[in-house]
Amino acid sequence: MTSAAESRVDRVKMHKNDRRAAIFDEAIRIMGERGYRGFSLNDLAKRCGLTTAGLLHHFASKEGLLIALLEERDRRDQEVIAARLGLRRGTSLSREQVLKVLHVIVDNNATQPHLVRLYALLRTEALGQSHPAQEYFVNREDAILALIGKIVAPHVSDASATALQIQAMMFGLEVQWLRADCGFDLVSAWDKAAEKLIP
Amino acid sequence: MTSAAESRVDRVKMHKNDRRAAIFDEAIRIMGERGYRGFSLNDLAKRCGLTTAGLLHHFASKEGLLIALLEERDRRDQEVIAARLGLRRGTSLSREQVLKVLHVIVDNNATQPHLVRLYALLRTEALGQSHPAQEYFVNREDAILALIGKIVAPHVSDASATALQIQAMMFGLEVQWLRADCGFDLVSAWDKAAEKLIP
Amino acid sequence: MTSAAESRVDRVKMHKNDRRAAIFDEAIRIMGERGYRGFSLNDLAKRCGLTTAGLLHHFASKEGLLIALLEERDRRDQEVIAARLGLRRGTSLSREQVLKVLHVIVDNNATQPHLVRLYALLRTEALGQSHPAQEYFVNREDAILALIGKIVAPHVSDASATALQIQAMMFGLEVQWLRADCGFDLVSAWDKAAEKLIP
Amino acid sequence: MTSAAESRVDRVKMHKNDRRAAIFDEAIRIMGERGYRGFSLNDLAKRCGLTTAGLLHHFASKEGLLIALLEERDRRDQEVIAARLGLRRGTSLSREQVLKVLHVIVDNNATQPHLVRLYALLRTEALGQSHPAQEYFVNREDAILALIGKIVAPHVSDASATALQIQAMMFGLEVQWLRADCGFDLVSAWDKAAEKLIP
DNA sequence: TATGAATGAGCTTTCATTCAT
DNA sequence: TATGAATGAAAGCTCATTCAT
Repeated sequence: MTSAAESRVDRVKMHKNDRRAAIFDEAIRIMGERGYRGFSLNDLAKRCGLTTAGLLHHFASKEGLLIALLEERDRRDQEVIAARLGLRRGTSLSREQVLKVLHVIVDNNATQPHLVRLYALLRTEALGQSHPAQEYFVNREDAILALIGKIVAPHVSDASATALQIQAMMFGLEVQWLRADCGFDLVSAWDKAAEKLIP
Repeated sequence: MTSAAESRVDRVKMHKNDRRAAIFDEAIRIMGERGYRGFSLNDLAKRCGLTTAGLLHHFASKEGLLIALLEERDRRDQEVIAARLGLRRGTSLSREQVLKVLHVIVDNNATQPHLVRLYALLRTEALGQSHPAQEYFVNREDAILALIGKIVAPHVSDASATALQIQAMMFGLEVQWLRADCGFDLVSAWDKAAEKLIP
Repeated sequence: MTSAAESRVDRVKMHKNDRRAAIFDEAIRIMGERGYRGFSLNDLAKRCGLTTAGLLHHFASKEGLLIALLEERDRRDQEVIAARLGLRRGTSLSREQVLKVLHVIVDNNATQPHLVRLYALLRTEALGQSHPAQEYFVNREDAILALIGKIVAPHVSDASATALQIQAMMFGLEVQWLRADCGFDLVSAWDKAAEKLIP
Repeated sequence: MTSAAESRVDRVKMHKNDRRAAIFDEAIRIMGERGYRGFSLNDLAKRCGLTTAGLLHHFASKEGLLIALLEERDRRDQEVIAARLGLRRGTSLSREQVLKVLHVIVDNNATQPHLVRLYALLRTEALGQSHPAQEYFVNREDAILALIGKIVAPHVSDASATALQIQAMMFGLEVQWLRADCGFDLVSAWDKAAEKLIP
């Protein structure tokens, strides 16, 4: 009886973008904890305060949600990073500038462990061919690798090897940082490593 | 498998340990592709040529299978590595010996991408608290980190930082190697990096 | 259609009756392919270029749409057939006139396979008691049966048996014609059969 | 509380073939009433006294169940009919024998309205290309048509036209018989019609 | 050492419908 | 005349697991 009375219209109607943002927020948390496969639309919906069907009104499918989430994040992150360093395209960077760029990236990550966790999980999950984000990550990582290689080229003898090392170290440190529950200073750990990689 | 499939296969009765080994083999492949969460006992059973119930006769539960698999692998890997370097405990190692140890580890990994893939996946999945292998990996990685720290201590100024870098780099390179579908030489990539990390 | 699809189409505002007609057209196609139960308002809406809610603005419910569609068709078909034969009510028809009437009906059907398909499907679906058009078809077929009986009575010994045969044959041939993808001449097939049924 | 106590092990375990037969029985009833699309595994399971999952243990999917059911029925029906007429293959039949064959078929159908209803529904549903039994029915009806054509050839001028008429009439009468809730004698209605079609 | 029948809980997705705008 | 957000119910199917044989 009570439950019948209770269940009546709390039905909050939000506007498209607010709702999407709210959903993304929760999705990052859940998928960051359990990965794409371990995460369920039911859970997400519940945590967002709507039905599964309500959720699927905004994203056509679980896969669609994932892709939308990644694209949205990419857009935002690029803005942020571009803003934090007045990055002129075309010009080649000094060693200090290169270190600065990498520092900013890591520093930015250090402020959002949720996201770092999500990306760490997805990136590894997406190694498998059956994963819906496989292509996304292949492209993304290749692009990053190429970019690092370019800005690092003037300062090291083997640019592509160094680029690989940088990317590996960044990812490796982040994972360890997450496992340590953010128990050490990611940024300074990175800075120390960077000095070795780009001497 | 539903009886509807009606695939009247060989249905061999194997001896306990052979069966377990066969199951581990397939499990490594499947979990290495889809992670612990994305992997199903049904799939595994099918690929092993027995029923799900038959499978659960050998391992009490999905989680039990995972743990057993990890322990088994650990035992084997320690043997192998211990064998490949005449490692006297207690003595401190020269820089060359340290590099040799790490080289052997990576070299060993390079011969079994399936396993590397499995560990990469599980390690990242297990970042989440709800994962059954979380504890296992926390212990394992801490132990490794401590060990590396110890053998590296005589040769660098900040041993624990270097240990962290080594572990990060190893993992990072492995992941990239997997994503590149083993398309570059993991071992020499590692050797180059190691030179920088332990100067 | 989920907003995720984002197909910013023309979104035309049509006038009530045009819209209804357009909806009927598509509905006939879809229901003719998948039956009442296999057809969904979502599909229909998408194909009509409006939302499901928009669709339900014109017809209160799925069932309502079905009934409206059938009534509308009935009205139109009666007009057409009445027009094609100067049918004076009351007078009894000669054998040739009877054959002519039936011929015209079949001939008319042969020009609109979509509709024939729809009716074939619905008529059979509506055999089940739970079907919303059950009553409609019971009445309709009884009326037709009676009518055929009446006009055929002067020319055969057992009018009601012949009426049954005529109706059965018409329906049976239509179904076969549809299955053959209109691959034979329905009208001449009918004419041949009619000669046998009304000797 | 009570319901928790109630729900405990009534779990009846049946043997494969008994269970399959029981499932087929109920499936024929439900699908004969609501068609393939209108019928749900949940309903079926409930009526069979098991869970949906339990049901899917015997048939891999809804579609699989349908196909299995049709094949099973075909096998049984062919046995029955072959038994009821000592049909020697190869010999050509006299007109009376032909009428006998058709009579036996209809007579057999008249004893199992459930099945007739099921086939009527499916056959019409399967006109649409998206139906899982489409192929099945195309083959089946073509085979029957050819067979009728062959046995009828010695006795009529246009064998293939007559075959078409026979099949059309049979189906048409059956549908009308079902709509009349078996309210007239199908067999004698057929016999009367047959006399006209094979004069 | 294995199978075969069955389950309960959960999954993603679809559907018809409501209501405020 | 239509949309956009949201729902409750149900769908088909998968999963890990149990139990008797």
